[in-house]
Formats: sequence, C-alpha cells, structure tokens
Amino acid sequence: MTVSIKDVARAAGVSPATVSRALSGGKVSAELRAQVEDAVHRTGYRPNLSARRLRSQESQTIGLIVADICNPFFTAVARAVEDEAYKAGLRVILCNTDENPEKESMYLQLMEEERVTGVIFAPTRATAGRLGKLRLNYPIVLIDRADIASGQDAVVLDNAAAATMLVEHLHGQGYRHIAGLFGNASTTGIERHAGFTAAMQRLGLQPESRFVAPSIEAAEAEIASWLSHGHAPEAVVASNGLLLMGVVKAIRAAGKRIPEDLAVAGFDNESWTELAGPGLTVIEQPVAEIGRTAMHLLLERLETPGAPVRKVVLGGRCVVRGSTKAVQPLLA
Amino acid sequence: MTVSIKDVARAAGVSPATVSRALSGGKVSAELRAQVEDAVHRTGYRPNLSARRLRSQESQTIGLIVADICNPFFTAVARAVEDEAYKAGLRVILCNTDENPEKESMYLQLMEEERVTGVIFAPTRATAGRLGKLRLNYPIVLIDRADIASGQDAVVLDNAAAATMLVEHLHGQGYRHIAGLFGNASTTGIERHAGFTAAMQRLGLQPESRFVAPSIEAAEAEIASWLSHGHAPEAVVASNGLLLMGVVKAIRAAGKRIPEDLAVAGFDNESWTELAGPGLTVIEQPVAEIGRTAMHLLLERLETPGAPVRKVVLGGRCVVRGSTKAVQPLLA
DNA sequence: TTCAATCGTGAAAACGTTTTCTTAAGCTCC
DNA sequence: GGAGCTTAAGAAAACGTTTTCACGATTGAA
Repeated sequence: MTVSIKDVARAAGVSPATVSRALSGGKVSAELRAQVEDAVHRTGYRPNLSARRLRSQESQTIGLIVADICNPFFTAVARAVEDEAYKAGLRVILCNTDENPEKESMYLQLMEEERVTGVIFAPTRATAGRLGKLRLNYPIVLIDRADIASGQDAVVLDNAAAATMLVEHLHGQGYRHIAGLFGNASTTGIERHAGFTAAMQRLGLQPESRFVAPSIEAAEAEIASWLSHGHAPEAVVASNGLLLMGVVKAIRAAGKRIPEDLAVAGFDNESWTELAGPGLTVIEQPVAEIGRTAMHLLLERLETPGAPVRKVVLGGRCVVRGSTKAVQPLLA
Repeated sequence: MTVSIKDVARAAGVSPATVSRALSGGKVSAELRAQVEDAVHRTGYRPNLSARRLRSQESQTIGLIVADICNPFFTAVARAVEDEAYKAGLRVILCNTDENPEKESMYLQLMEEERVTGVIFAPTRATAGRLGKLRLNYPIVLIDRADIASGQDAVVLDNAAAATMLVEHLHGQGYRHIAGLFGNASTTGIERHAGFTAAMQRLGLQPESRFVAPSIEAAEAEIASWLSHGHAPEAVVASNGLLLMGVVKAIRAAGKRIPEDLAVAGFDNESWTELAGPGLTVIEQPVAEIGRTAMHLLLERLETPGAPVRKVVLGGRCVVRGSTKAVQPLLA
C-alpha cells in the first residue's frame, strides 16, 4: 500500500542505504542522486517520521505547554516560539492545560513518550512547586510563571516592577483608593500582588486586594459585587487580560463610566484594550521577546546541559490611555 | 540510558510480549500483570510512541491546519476539535499557515509524513481550488472555507444568509448607503460578498464593496481613506473579526462616532466586540459546533471511506448591539 | 609498481514496539 | 485415560528508517 524506502531503492536500482543518504544529504555520486530523486518523484515516496525518529533516536520536536490557547498572550508567545523553532529545524507540539494540574501531568508525561528534546512550559502554581521532584528526561524552560525556588531555566516579566509602574501612574493621576484584582492560579498573580502591595505602602496608601479564578466571569462577578454594594474604590488594577476584560464588562453592565466612576489599569496590551471605553492603560509584555528568549534558553540548555540555571527577567512597558485619566486637573 | 520494554520484561521476569499485553489490556494472568505493573513503576518506564506507531501502523493522530492561531475564531474551533479528539482517543497536531499557500503545502506534506489518520483544514482560496488534485493519503474535512467544487467533506457557515441578515438589519434600522469590506484570501470573503450584494440589490440599494488583505492594518487603512476623503457610507459591514477591528480602530483614530458618523456591523462575536464603542452588531458563528461537527465528519469518513461527500452548513445568529442603532426614530 | 588511504556503495544490524506463530499446560468430553 | 480444545506465555518476525560495517575500486605517496 504505502511506498517505503525499499520501493524507492528498487525503482532507482540502488540500495535503501543509498536512498537514505541521497535524501539526507550524505555522500552520494551525482548520478545516483539524480536516479534517486527521479524514483522518489515517480513513486510519490514520503518518509515515515515515526521510523526515522525511532532509528535516529531524535525527535527534532519540542513541546509547548500553555494554560490557555484562547488567551492572546499565549498565542502570541506561541507564534514566536514556533517561528524560532522552525528556524532551528524543530517541530512544536502545542498543548493546552486549562490551568488544570492533572492535564499538566498528563502532558508532561506525553512529552516523555514523544521523546521530545525539550519543553517550554507555563505551569500553574501547583505544578511549579513540585516540578523539581519530577525527574523528567528532558530539559524545561518555564515561561511567564516561575517559582523562585524551582531550579529551572525561565523567562518572566518583572512583575513586581510592572505592578509598581501601574500603582505609581495611578497615584500620579490623583487616585488614592486603589484596589487590585489578581489571578489565584499562577505565580504571576502572587508576584504582581506583592509589587502592588509594596508600592502602595511605599506611597502611604492602604492596599486592597482580591484573588479570583483566572476567568472573565470571576472578575466580572467580583467587580459587580463591589459596584452594587457601593463600596467600590476609585481605581482598580487587573493582573491579566482575562480579568481586565471582566472588569470592563462589569463596569459597563452597571452603567458606570471609566474613569469617572472607576479608573482601570491592567496587564496585557491586547488589541481590544485600545478600543474599549476610553482606551485602557495597560502593561505591555514583550510577548515575542519572551517566546524567542525561551527558545534560545532551551537550545543553549540542550547544547550545554551542565550550565548553571538561568532566569531572564524582562521589563514591561506602561501604555497610558484614557482609562486612567486624571480625576481632576492636577495642581501645579 | 532510556528504559525500554525489554528492561521492564527483565525486571518483571517475563517476556516483552507479556509486558506489551499487560499494558495494552490484553489477556494476561492477574499475577503476571501485577508483576509487570510493579516493574513499570520501579523502572520508570515510558512507552516510545514512535516505536508504537511504527509497528502498529496507526498514529492515533489528526492534523488541524488553520490560517491563524492568533485569531479567536480559530482558537475557539481548535478547542472544540481538541476536546472531541481527546474523547475519541486521538492526538491533535496544530499547524499555522498564516494564509500562506506555501506553508499550506508544507504542512499537508508533513501530515503525510506523520502518517496522520486525517486532517481538518481551513484552506486559503488558492489551495482550496487545487485540493482535489493533490492525492493525499488521508481524508480531509474542510472548515470555514470550502470551494463549491472541491469534493471534500466540509462544515461551513451559511455565509450568504448571514450577510443577508446584516444587510436587512441595517436596512431596517434606516441605513441605505451601505458598504462592505471583505477579506481577499478565503472563500468566506467571496460568499459573504455574494450574499451582501444580492441582499442589497433585492432591497433596491446600490452595493459598494472592497476586498482587502485579511489583516487589521489593511482594513484600518481602507476605512481611514474613506473617512479622510469624505465619501464614507452610512454603514459598513466587515466580513470577519480582524477586519472589524481595523474598521473600529480607523473610526476612533479619525475621531468619528459609532453609529452616528458611521454604523458598523460584522462577523465573529469575539468577546471584545461587546466592549468596543457602543457594542458591535455581529454575526455569531457556532464555533464549538463547527469544531465538533468537523471532528465527527472526520470520524465517520474514517469509518466508511466510500460514503458520499457531505457538506454541513450551519446558521449564524445576529447579535444586535449599539453600533447599528437606528439613525433616527423610525416612523410607525 | 606497491602499499596505504580514501571513497562510494551495499549488506545487515539496530531502534522499541506490536503481533503472529509456537509451544506447553491445563481443560473437557467421551 | 487419551484425543481434541482452549489458554497463557514466550520466541521471533515485522514495521521503515538510519547507521555501522565490510568491501572493492580509485587515488596518492613512496
């Protein structure tokens, strides 16, 4: 049925070894190489990657395990990882964990069975903690989320600094009563919360924080509750794109205005943030840079497995828009 | 180095065949099965999927080839496909073509080399046309885009009907001078344009259409040009989420209002459309249903390869929001 | 001219499974 | 109690490659 390298060899009048060498750029005379190419064309031969991987013991494949493929942050990172992997001659297997530790375990194991050469992984907090104990037979580079203790290569945002930027910006615009809404599944929520709290205290302000599930609905419900009970702050900081969307939806649903009734700032410069309300002030993450860097860290780790662990911390950029407009003209 | 089924067999004091049978649920005495399970645990054995696939000649894998993984429409479909594939015990390889025919060819070939059992594919117009000639050794189910002539299973939106709904809605709201903006890379653009034009003519209106590249920037530039030259229509219909975003960005940049200066309607009920301006009137596609149906068509095709080609056409839903508010109170 | 080194090629082994074939042991049934 | 079945287990073949090994021919140096 399916045509194998032996069929090609027969058609070309050479041995299978010669076909293999001709196709992989080995030493073959020009004459035989031409015969082989012709035979490949005539037979419609397609190499069997499973056989190739089995024999050569290298999969030329990496795994990319993210929490949510519908989240623009991860798709943007995935694009960058894929482009970079392609340049290095590697395939990418993309996996979706839904922030579910069981799925994470399942995929980490699957990656072993696929014999991937390495994995780029955005773990939940639960998994990040026990990653060191897992003894997987491939190197891992963490992205976006990294436990401080985990002895893994990682590339992350300077979350504390970014949260500080937002707080200081809001403070500069005249806001004093500022609340923070953080995701409870990842370490980024923790770190951004820490930066937020520290910055508030440094400014002599009373920090107020809530942790919720990383979903639009959870954020929406939380804000709706604030607004309906009438004890809403002057401004709110949302620790990722999902929560930010929930915040804006709740404010619209309540018929309130941004920033007059509630100022808004958040993380992730997704394209819709420019269009929502008066435009949303956000921290822009260097998504492409994160993907590229992760891939490079992985390649270097593969090259020198013994090298010391490296953690790359990238800075965010504060994009100021109307959602944090000064509450009243500032005094000079 | 890596532990194989032979090592497990040795550790359990049985033959490799027995290990294989024990792990795949074959007939093995309870006693030996326990020994095997213990040995697997002790040795940390992980089956090698390449070897398994090579020997059993089935990959248990399907390919999902989409145009743009950053487009929420495709990520939503991908999610549904993955969930359904998982239920059927299949893995999914996700590929990104960037609407680039060369990448499409590359991935179609790669899927052959991976020996996938089938492929779900959203092709560009260029590739949709020559798909029949390609003689690939796996069945294909097309999604979102399908050439009329292509003898392939497919699941698509009723594009003409959806475009008609938008036109009739705008007409009902009092708009007369309506322009359409369509993507030039896919068959959906063609079909939506056809529906748009037919509906306009049926209503005795003069249709005006533009085809642009499927990107935010292209749409933005086109609308910006309309607005700056002062010959903008009363309303514009955008044929997908990307173009819709470009339209809104251009209107905001020009300092115009929706719908007073320009009413807007489009395709794809992405979550941001609720938040942009006064909310955008859109056609909601049954994304999950599309993914599920595609997977089912593929499974049925695998079961009965000879069955006649099926094309499933799903209806869209018109979600009315502020961007198409009546231009002036309608007369009773 | 001869010996060693290099080169292109084919034969055969190897990769880690699953599956077919064989075999030995335990049954059932007259 | 032996002929015929069923059953569980092992031996060995097979999947489609790549790679090692062996071999003869060509080349280069002495």
